[in-house]
Amino acid sequence: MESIKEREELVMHGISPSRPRVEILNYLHNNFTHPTADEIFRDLRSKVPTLSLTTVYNTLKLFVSKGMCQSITINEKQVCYDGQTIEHGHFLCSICGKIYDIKDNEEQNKPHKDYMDGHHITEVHYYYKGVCAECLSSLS
Amino acid sequence: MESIKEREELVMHGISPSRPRVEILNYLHNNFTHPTADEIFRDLRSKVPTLSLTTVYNTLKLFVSKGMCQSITINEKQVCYDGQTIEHGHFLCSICGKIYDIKDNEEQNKPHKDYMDGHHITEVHYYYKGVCAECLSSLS
DNA sequence: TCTTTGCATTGTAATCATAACAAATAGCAC
DNA sequence: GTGCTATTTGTTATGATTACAATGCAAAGA
Repeated sequence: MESIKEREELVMHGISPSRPRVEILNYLHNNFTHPTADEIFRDLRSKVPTLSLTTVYNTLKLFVSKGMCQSITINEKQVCYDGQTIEHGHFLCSICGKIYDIKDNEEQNKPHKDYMDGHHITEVHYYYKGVCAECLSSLS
Repeated sequence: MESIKEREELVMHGISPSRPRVEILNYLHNNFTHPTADEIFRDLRSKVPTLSLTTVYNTLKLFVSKGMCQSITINEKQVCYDGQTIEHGHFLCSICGKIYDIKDNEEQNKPHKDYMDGHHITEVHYYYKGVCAECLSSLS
């Protein structure tokens, strides 16, 4: 795992590619589990023993401000992060708590507009709640 | 303000209409500002001096569980509440922080389905971020 | 190679929303 | 009025996130 791609992306966004930043970005690119800051911290500690939770928070905030990842606020408890920046929906299972990406092929299902009720819209978020396929099958 | 309507609604949902419950439900029915628990608490204290913040939290959680109001998790800091239970979107202004209701007349803009990717969907949420009409006009 | 300089990282302590809990209270049946 | 149960309350705990000050590090120049 050379993380060349991550180094390049950081530099392209005007961020110096320090070890923690490269590792966190790399983590986001390889994990689609919508992790919390704490999960990222715990998973990376073995690889980067000097890492601190504060750095994870700072780095994620930096990434969000540069548009390199997005924060997800479905969960009332913690903020989750998503390395995928392309607009897409999420699904939160109310039983297992997992968050899934929703690949909604039907474009007309997505709300999208520049202006609505006179407000200027820059971000569109949508998500669903319910019971995921996995939990459904284990219920029967 | 007799709050007869609120008493009836509470009873209909199998909840005994105590003073704090009636007042909080009444507040939600008359304020469309998407208040936090703390805002409700501060606003009602003058009217109900014995009210405690814990009661506000407990009551809101009870209302949500009965489908009498919904919680909104746009804001990363606090949960907001909305007395309108009909499905509708929200708009968060990134300048003033206000949350607006979105009356999206174009039905096809709303994502709606029972199943997607094998998951059973029970709730649909969507919201927008940007700059509200009011802040837009004060910018020029 | 040795400093200097500025940014990055770290650990700790603070903050703040929310929940847990136990004690006090109120409403109702008898 | 007494007792019972649900409700409310105040206090305390929890847990995510941030503030802050100190340390570390890497590039640039002497």
